[in-house]
Amino acid sequence: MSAPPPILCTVDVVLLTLRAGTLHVLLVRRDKAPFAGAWALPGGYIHAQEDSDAQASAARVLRDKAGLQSPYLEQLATFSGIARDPRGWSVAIAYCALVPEHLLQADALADGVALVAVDALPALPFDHGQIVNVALERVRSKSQYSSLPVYLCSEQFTLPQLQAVYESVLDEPLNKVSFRRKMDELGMLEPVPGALHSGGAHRPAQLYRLRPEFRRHLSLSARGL
Amino acid sequence: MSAPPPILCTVDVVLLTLRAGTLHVLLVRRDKAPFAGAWALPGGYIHAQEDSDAQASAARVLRDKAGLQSPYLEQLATFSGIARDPRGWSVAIAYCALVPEHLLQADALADGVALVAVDALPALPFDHGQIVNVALERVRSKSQYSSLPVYLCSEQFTLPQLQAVYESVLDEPLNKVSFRRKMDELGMLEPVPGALHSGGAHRPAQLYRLRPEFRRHLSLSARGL
DNA sequence: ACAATAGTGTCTGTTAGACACTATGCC
DNA sequence: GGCATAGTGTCTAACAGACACTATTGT
Repeated sequence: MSAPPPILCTVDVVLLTLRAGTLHVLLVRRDKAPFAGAWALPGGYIHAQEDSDAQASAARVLRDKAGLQSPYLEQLATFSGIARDPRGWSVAIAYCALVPEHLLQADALADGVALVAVDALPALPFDHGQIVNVALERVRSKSQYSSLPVYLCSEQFTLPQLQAVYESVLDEPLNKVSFRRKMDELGMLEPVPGALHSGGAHRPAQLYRLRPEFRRHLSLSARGL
Repeated sequence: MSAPPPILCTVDVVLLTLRAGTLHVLLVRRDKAPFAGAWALPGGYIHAQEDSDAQASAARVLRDKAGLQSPYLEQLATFSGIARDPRGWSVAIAYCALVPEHLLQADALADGVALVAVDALPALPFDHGQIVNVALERVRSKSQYSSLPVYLCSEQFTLPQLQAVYESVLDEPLNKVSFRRKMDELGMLEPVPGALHSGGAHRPAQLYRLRPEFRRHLSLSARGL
């Protein structure tokens, strides 16, 4: 009798960004079997010699395949079993990264890398379609009661811009007064002394940034919004 | 050069039950190294030949170590890395099970199995202490806006009993009127035609049970409680 | 009748959304 | 001054908690 084949240990990353008011997922073209040539989530084997844990594996995958370091990288869920990968019994620890669009302009759009709108995704190999759905569900759910969407903004932003980001993620309009009240209660933003002029020929809006103590962790609201 | 050692793939289960108004965790005494003799979460290697996925592994572990089939078994998170297990780089997919106390009376209290109150836990091997904390956090969080605690009740229960379960899990008193309003809005309970008499010499309370369509999934409330 | 708990009607403070208004820049 | 957007004051409806009351059993 031969030794049983080992279990394949991998990580997959759902990198989300906001482009033209729509969430987009980063996909890479697979250059190896199985599914060579297909678009799929960036992922790869855990390197036990190199990675201290699976989160480090996910960060490495993101660095190697998209050339970036995501400020937000959260474990999503783990997908496993005999059926999901033709190579054998596998474990895929899925991570979700949120990145502002401007970090993806030059680097990530190398050959074999693409941003695809989440409402126009092709069929994905493995169970990657399911993984993306879980990521969207999680991000939308967390956006209802936390400051998570600020990770999709650049370092400075106006309140109307931030509200638009929330509305894009949640896919529903928000009340302006309530939104600003909530942002005020969360206490995570501080105005920067300059004003934004944008393109419009209108009144400029105050720029805000995250207070230093909120750079590292989310801010949660008791009752949502 | 020799092949690198494989990554160890395991599952761990945090089984929670309510006993005397306090959440208890099921621990088993380890009979093998490392940490032989110590109390730890029930867990074990994934059996790629036997388990269709990690959830099946967790169900098998629960069956083998505690002799029961949990109606609620949810993936919690995955713990991984070089540091958490002295045997090497490991992946532990953690699951959370909720079980009503009466299912644990005879079977599970075999030798080498114990229920320990969560506020009196000993130091646990590996990162099991951290895993228990994540489980408690998740259960308490979900209990704030879902019907999750009904999994800790027997099949029929009175509203005062259910409220006591919620209060035990959340560790805070709840308003009676609001609680009953919410349960009514969730629409998941139906009265059964008999009344409960319990021990007390007082007015008996109406017994309720889950409506059939809510047996399989949680019921969520928009605004909590 | 009384004790003790089950269950309900209603009042009040809080919160979220609607609306209308003012403010401020560019043309 | 007009226009378009930023930002605010205030009214109202919905909701959650407090309180007080009624209901129903066993002793």
